[in-house]
Amino acid sequence: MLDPALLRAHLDVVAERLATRGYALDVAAVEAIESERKRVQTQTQELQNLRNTRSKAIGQAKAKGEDASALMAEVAGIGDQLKVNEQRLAEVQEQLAALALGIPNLPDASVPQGADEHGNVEQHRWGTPRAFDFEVKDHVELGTRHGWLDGDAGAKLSGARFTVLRGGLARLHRALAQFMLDLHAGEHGYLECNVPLIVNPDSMRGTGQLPKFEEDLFSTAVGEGKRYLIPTAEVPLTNLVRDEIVEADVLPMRMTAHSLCFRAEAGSHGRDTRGMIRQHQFEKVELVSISRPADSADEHERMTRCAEVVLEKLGLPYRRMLLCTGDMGFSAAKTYDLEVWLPSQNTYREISSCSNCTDFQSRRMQARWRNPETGKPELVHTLNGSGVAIGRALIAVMENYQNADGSIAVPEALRPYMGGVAQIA
RNA sequence: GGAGAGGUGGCAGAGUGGUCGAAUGCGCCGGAUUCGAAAUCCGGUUUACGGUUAUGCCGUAACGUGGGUUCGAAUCCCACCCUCUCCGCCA
Repeated sequence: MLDPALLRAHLDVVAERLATRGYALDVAAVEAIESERKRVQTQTQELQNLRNTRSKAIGQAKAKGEDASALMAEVAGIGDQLKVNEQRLAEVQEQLAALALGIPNLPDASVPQGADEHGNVEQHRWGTPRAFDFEVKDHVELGTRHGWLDGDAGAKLSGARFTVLRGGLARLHRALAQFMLDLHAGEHGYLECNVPLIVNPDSMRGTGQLPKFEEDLFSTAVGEGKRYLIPTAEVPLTNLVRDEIVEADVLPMRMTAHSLCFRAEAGSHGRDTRGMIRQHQFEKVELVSISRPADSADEHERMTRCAEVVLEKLGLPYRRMLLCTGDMGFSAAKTYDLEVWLPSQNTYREISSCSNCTDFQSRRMQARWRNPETGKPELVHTLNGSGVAIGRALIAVMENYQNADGSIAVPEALRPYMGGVAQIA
């Protein structure tokens, strides 16, 4: 959510900046509803004030044993008028909130303008794509060996966009998760967490999935009210500070979690249908950082580096992209994507996304820290990044480490997690 | 799922219809005392929103959440959520 004060005072500037990311803000609608809010709220508060002072006078009169009937007649009509006003005020504020919750974050000044992914800017590359002296297979083909990767089984059990992993490949998948978690918790200073995969609507609203993107989520109706399967561990990790005021000395709060992620992939029909690139259920090691506002830009660089180290230790060539205004997610002010080299596609594909959400999520969540300089609670900044997607890392390892016979070499970094084996065959 | 107890400020904990945003204690901040400290004493110490002649002032709201009764609700009524104890079930 954007700062309502900013929205009020500099509506035109806000609209202009939102336009760069392809969002058309209805300025007239905001102005109309805002002036109505102001009128109704002021009037309501005056009525409340009147009622309060009169009621207090009645109490005082009665305490002294005086007759209060004249005073009581005076307040008689206020209740009904107040009820009408309060109802109207609730309506207007609801409209305003609905509008505010649907507005994306403002892009950071350092973000290049662009309409879509073609406007993204490459920052740097690491590693050299391997030269193969045989015809490379893609991960689907490699996965047919020993039934390692079985899309048909996934379809039978659950439907499209589910897969079953078996044997050495299933173990390699597990090894990747353990490796990443150990790296971030052990060397990068993130606190290892294990979090719920099902969360309530408040949590989804806090990180920005609701109310706008409900169709992307799986939900459950078991128990009281609707709850949602998390699309990323960013949701539970970030919401840990929802409605909290944390002390300055706990910042930055760096947290990591390995989790399952569930995405309906609505609107992605026909994209990446082959193999396990785009699944309804996948795993990811997530990085979340809660920081002081002044530190969030540095923290963003650091977090992205932590994700890059994963790929470097795995020996996977990648490049870092700075996303342009038109390609960023709803909550992000600035995003780096890491793209890993996939030999079968002869291109780089997204494997990590690291975003600085500034105060956009924290305002929704009322997540604050106590600033020692002012002594007051102020909004924190929230950041999240994949460190990295495990399914896609598995694909990248399969394709980049494949041998001519279809066996797959195990990257050095993963061997301790594979009982020392050097390849899966 | 059943029975019981309970949810009040950073924490503990009073308050069963009126001057209660809320006693008291602890903690924290400032000051006095002291060579310094402890002890003691004095003062201060929630948040959100709105208005404003803005490092201030005024108003409104908030005692788990949402409704209701009332001129007036932390207090009475209803529903729900959560926590704890015991039982059941379960990994």
